Amino acid sequence: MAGKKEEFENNPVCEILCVHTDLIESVRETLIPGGQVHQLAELFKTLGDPTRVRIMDALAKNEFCVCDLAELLELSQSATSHQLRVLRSNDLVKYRREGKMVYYSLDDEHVLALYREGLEHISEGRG
Amino acid sequence: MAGKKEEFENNPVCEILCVHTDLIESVRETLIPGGQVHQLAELFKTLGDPTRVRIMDALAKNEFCVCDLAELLELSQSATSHQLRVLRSNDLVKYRREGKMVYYSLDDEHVLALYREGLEHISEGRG
DNA sequence: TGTACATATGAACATATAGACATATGTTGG
DNA sequence: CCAACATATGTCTATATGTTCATATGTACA
Repeated sequence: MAGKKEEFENNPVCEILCVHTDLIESVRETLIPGGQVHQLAELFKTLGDPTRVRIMDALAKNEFCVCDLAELLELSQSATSHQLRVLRSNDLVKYRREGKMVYYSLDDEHVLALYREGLEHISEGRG
Repeated sequence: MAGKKEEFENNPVCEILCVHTDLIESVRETLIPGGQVHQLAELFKTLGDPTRVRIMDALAKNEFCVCDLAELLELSQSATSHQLRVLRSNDLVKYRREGKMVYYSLDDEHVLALYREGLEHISEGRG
């Protein structure tokens, strides 16, 4: 029952047998580092919530203060602020203070491009 | 204590007072429908997991069978297959069968563009 | 047909998170 | 300083989800 796969190299024991070792080794060098994996996942996860998508959609069209966003999207003030905080932490939106009010907008053109790229994907999926 | 905000229209009672009604009404017409909101959130949410990001990253560089992916990313076969299923359901990857093996790759150029757009965002944030 | 391998799926558990509620912070005007 | 308003934040709970373990499906070959 043992010592059956020794016809390969003395690799660390691996249950899987179909591995294309050379390909794996060469691609392994090009994989993005763990830190970037985490950042990238956080970025997409941030966009991966219906409420935040709606906020992004609104901000893609105009700058808004918190209470306008809440009214427009029929959200509570708390929920709106919480989600804006998440978007802010991930550099998806920026804000400027004007008196008591705080106005939010998309952080830059790049964020807008990312959002629209997503929109295109789901649109073409319909054809 | 009551009937204080009747100087506005007889809108449904709203605790918020700072609303820019005209702006909201005009933007409201342009908001994306609920179905698209859901689809878009699902798309981004799918990309919003470290394991799936790593799979996307690998597939952005080469086609892989399941066990190669598992080996390359040091994941269990089950976890790999589960995540590939999620990616497949959201049209982010496609697959082809060859004998016992199933080879996965990115669904199209558009998916790759979306992934790279995300990469650029986190890269520029470093500057 | 039966065995071995590659992949897929089902169930269960631990963790993460969106929103409600209450409250704190920050700003303006008196 | 105090009151009123706009926004932010802490806590809690219900829900969603990633992984593991066990098992099922599918394919090739003897």
